[in-house]
Amino acid sequence: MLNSEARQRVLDVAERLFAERGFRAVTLKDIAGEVGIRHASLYHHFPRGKEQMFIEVTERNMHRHRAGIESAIAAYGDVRGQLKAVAGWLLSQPPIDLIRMTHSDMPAIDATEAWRLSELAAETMIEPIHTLLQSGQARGEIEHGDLGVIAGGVLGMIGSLHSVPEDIFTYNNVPVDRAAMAHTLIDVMLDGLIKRE
Amino acid sequence: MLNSEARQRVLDVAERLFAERGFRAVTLKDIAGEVGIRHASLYHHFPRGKEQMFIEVTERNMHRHRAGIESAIAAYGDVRGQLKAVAGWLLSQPPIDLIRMTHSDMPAIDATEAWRLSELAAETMIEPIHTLLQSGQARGEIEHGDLGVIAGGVLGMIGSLHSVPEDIFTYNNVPVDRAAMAHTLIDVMLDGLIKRE
DNA sequence: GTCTATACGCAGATAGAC
DNA sequence: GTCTATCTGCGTATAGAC
Repeated sequence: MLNSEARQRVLDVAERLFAERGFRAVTLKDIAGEVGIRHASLYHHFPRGKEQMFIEVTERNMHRHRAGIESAIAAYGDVRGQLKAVAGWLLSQPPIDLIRMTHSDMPAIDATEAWRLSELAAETMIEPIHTLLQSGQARGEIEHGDLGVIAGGVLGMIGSLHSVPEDIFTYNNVPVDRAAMAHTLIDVMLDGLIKRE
Repeated sequence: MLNSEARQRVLDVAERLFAERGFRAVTLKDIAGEVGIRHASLYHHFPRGKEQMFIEVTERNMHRHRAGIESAIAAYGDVRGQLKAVAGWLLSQPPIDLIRMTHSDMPAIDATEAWRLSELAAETMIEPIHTLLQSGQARGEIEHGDLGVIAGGVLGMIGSLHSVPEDIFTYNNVPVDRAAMAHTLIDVMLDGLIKRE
């Protein structure tokens, strides 16, 4: 059985840990420990070891993100609603740290695989948002040219909210609400900070 | 001599490597190798080992960033110029990955130190931009309330540009220019994507 | 599919010579 | 200030029993 129940449990744990800490910072014992087996048993499911796990897990993660992002977009008809829905999805998932992927995870694995995964990440994360913006432009909702760059910027902006610690209080004693922050940022992106007459 | 020439060379290398790869992914041999000494010699300068190096190096990095950001701001009188200057500074430096700091670096060191460094990072990176925006608001340049959140968003947006690979060409055969991308994003942030009549 | 046992190398750290 | 030598523990990986 190529995708047994046990194998799935391993993938689930590994996906979360790799997403949170990155390739190098996760050990096989961490994964095995959370699954509830010995680390040597992982080699039964992934004979080529940690790197194989990371690659499979990253692919699975990307496919799930693509589905999540696209269904968020499909639920709304306007750019504002769509962007906020995408933000809601992204904040419901473990962080995807593209900086770490580029500078730390990818250099640690086989170069060909690294290139392929980087491409996959770009297609998964940026392309749907880019398309969303282009459709909005076609409908006359928004103007401006560099929608590819802007898609990346939106993504970075939303993703950075993962670094604000949750379930604590800010210095104003206001509880942190990442979704509300995302809405604020998207509104600014759409309406601009400069006063309109 | 507390801050000898040799110690500074170690700090320089360590600062770059920790900034690029994070605490766990950097080994003492990596650092010693680039300095040109044996890893055991590092303990002469940093008796408490890797964690001491990381803490000192992070503090130094933050102090340099605060100076760089503040002098960028001081060079301009308007929000648009100031934000672009800050972006220029940030893109001239090794990436500061706040997501990785939060989810990977900080959990790996002493909790008290981790908390202190997280505070320092927030003060260094967010506070000057927050202040910049408040001044712009006071001058009547911009409107809107949640300037703290917006400062964080700008930072995340600019920082994410560190994950676009440089010295390659995009799929359009257009060379990557991070500074130009940053300017595009800042203009969008100020003017908004929505058409103005 | 999971286990125990084991090999091997690497990372962090210490002692003491020069 | 830097070295060599050495210790200890951990992380990856393999072999083979159950």
